[in-house]
Amino acid sequence: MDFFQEQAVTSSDKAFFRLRKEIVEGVIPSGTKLSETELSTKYQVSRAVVREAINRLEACNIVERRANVGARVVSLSPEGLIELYQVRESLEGMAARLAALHMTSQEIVELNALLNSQSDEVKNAELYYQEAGDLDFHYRIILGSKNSHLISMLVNGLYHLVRMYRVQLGMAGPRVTSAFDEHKNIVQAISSRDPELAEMLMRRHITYSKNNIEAKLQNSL
Amino acid sequence: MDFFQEQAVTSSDKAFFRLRKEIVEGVIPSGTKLSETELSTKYQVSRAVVREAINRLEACNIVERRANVGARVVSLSPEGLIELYQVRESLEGMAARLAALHMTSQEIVELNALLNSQSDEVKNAELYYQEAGDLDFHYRIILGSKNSHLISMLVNGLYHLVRMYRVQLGMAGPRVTSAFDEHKNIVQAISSRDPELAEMLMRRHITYSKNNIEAKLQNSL
DNA sequence: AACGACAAGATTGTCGACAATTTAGGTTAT
DNA sequence: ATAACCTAAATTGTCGACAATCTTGTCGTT
Repeated sequence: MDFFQEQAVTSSDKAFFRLRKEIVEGVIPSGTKLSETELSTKYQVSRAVVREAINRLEACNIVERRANVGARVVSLSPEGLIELYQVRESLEGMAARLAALHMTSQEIVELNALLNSQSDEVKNAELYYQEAGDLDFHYRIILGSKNSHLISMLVNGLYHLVRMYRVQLGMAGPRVTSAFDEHKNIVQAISSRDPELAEMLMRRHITYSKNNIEAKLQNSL
Repeated sequence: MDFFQEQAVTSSDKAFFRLRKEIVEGVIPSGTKLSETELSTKYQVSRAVVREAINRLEACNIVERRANVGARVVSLSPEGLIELYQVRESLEGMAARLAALHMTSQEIVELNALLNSQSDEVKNAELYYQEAGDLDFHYRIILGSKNSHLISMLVNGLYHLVRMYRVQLGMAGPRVTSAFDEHKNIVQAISSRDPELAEMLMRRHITYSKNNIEAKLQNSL
């Protein structure tokens, strides 16, 4: 499930991961006030580590904090989703461009293999693809960019927000097969070492994806 | 100088701003180990606030931290610069695109006014333009995107790193007049409400800028 | 001489307590 | 009845001390 597993070494790490998980999965609903003392008793750790965890969540844009007042879980909105996907389009487009330049042929072979394995699943209508498979695909391209800033912003920052929107809107829609074809074309562009095309296709792909999730948002709000 | 002045309310804020300033301006050189106890005595605050400041700097990618070991100021390298400008190209390109869509006509008028005032300065060879004027221009377009994620990533994150490269390489080169013309064209595209063109011109502008600073880097290393 | 184990020192991570600020409630005056 | 002010409770911000981990230098073994 979690491809690049970040392992918790310190106590703050554990609190951070747990808190992030609970927020992304909606156990702690959007808009909730995060009380430091409350969380410290709940997690059985000192307030300092909870505080540090909340600070990190703030850096991810998962919570908003006001000095001397406290932190709240961000609230989801159509505008927020649109802004998020605009940034995604920009960054992942660049990631695809760079991946076309910097991925090793070995990595490209593996990316094709991933796509083929997913092809079977799509045919068999196992909708496993939608969640994990899509993530895996995008994740590999992001890593393929070999740009540490890009990787950090997307993997540590945006993707958890994206997941938060997806999970809390109960995404499991169609768009499986069409998205698969889009993935195929992107991989082809990367295989041909065509940065411009790869970027353009990735940007389109994310725009489509945005429109799809946006429609759901309209319904569920 | 600092257009949008972030005001320090808490003690950690002050430590954060001060530390960031000293790092960006090279008072604390790249690669330096940041000792929490040392800084806490130097700044006359508790270790907790220094710790929080360092955490925030880590979120900005200004320092790198390893658990149980400590934090170091990032070291500047040609590769790091290239990666930074790739992200800048991506994000500011999108910012220009969105600015063409979302800036108010009032804001566009003011942007033109800024450009005209800088035009005089360029003619008079006041090289004030290079630093503050360039920043001001880019800053307004970023804000004009009206995308909070974009704004936060660029203003709170990348720009301090960009300044760090500029300051520590003693940027004051030519490229004043050519950059000015590029700015003019970008504003024109925004005035015409042409998102595609605005994005493309901004991306080019940043690419040129990258090549310029990159050349200096080769010389000074 | 090189390598590994061990111990001392220093640094980071965590904790509970105190200080400062905000919020909520109630009282009073217009 | 409304608004302003004040008081008390709760929450966040800051501090110094203790615990855990890493680093460094020394010693002993091969």
